[in-house]
Amino acid sequence: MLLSRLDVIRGILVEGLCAAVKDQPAVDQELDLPEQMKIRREKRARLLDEGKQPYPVGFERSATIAEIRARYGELPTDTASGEQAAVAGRVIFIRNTGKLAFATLRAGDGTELQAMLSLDKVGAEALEDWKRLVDLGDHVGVRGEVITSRRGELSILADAWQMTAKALRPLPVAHKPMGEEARVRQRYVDLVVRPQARETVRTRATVVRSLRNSLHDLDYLEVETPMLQLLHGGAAARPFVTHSNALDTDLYLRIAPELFLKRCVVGGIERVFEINRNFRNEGIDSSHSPEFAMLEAYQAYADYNDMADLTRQLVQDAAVALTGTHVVRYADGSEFDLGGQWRRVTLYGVLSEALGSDVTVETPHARLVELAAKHDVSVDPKWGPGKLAEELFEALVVPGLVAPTFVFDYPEETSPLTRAHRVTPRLTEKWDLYVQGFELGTAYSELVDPVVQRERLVAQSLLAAKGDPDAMQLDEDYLRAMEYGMPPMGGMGMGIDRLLMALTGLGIRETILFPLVRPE
RNA sequence: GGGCUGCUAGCUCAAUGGCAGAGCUGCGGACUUUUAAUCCGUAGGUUCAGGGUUCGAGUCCCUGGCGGCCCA
Repeated sequence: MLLSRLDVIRGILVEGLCAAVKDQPAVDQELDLPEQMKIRREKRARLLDEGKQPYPVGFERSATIAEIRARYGELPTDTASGEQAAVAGRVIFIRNTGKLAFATLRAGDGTELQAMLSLDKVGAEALEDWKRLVDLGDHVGVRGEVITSRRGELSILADAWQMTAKALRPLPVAHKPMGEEARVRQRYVDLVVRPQARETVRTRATVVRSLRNSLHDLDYLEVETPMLQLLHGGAAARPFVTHSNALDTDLYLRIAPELFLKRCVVGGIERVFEINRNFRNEGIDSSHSPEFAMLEAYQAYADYNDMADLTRQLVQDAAVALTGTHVVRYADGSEFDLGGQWRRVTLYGVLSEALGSDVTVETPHARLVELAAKHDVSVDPKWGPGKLAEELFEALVVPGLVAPTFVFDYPEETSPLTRAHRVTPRLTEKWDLYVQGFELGTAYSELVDPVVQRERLVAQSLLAAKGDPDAMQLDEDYLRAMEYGMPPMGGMGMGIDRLLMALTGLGIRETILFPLVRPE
């Protein structure tokens, strides 16, 4: 009874306190922290009490760990180099003995160097401070002589050390993999702990740089076009909607840069590309992210055959940038050969093979429905024959397309921005590139006739009016641009995240540094 | 959208419906050549949340939350 009354009083006090300190948190929450976090906070406080900085403004380094390793990699076992150095890194591994302490420091580039603190070199006080105040995960700076230990480990034998940033949270156990969710939600920790995570960041940068270099070498100009758009178009996808207060109008996050890049070509930028983010308000799973990086490139006086050559070269150049050859290696150790010419098939050709029955763009809707039923592919009655053929293709053929394969010539019905096929009516000059069973890229001989384009877009906008959220809106300004004369051109698009997947075998959530996750 | 499955200590994971545990991490101690150091001692829990069944629930049932896998 008494207890509960005390609890009530305490509750009132706590409530009052909370209200009072709402704007200055942290301090009063310490009671609830796990032991290890409390201890680290205490060490931070102890540093301050002793007049030392837990977060000094800097640390004068004489060399990076990588430089020390490069210079003294060959230093024989148990040797003093004579060189004094000052290095900094994160403590990732610590071994303290009575009068000699070891720690492994890791720099941001992943290079590591052992620090040694011996009683006779660094002194009793500094050694005691080290053992008392340094935890796994802390950033420290160490000054001393570059030596090798008796076991041959390149080390810095400290004359002095200094905390450069005290870590208040313990690192996860380095030798057990973090759960996938923790890796994605706290990528910064993943990067600290897992070399592969850091490697993936570098790999991605290498690939993107390679794409830019290849395109620059081919005289393509890089541009940046709007992310915020008044109308949504350039692809069939559901957009995110946002709002401009200044214009008091809704805006769309772009689903594709296509229509703006083509405006560039109208204006005379005959080879143009953009590498940037697109946003699609659709499913989120291991192969789909709502925001994804995309390369699109357009070239005047090229067609979809030229774009196939370009795409293959871009991918092969990226492979060379990574491995020096056209063969890439996946994390599971398997190799994947992207070299040589790539298989080129037609949509209706491979579909006919898979169905065991000839189909063309002229095959009636009812016949396709019949074939779908025969092959256990469920269909939506709203789909036209073109869409139906594509769905059958995706279900029956795509999973088997492991080696890079260009699939040519799609039905007009599903490709409103594509030029009509030069030979076969009702087909368009479009290919999709498949690798490892997923779509890596696409290209068209672009539709440049403004009259035909208007008909197609009007049809799309009618679909949109009927409630198809994927359908494009009628973009009058784009049509106006076309009416000034759009040269014949080829255009291609390739997902950067997908390209990384193809080159590394990783899941999309590993190729994206900070993928969107549900709020915790 | 459907099916399956997971959520337990800072991290990775155990625990027939019957005392909630291990390894690493942490803390205290020993150790001047360690490499996931070793040795001795020790602490650490709202078992995702809420409800139900039961003498008794981490475990069984229901609802919800957050993941993962498979399918559409």
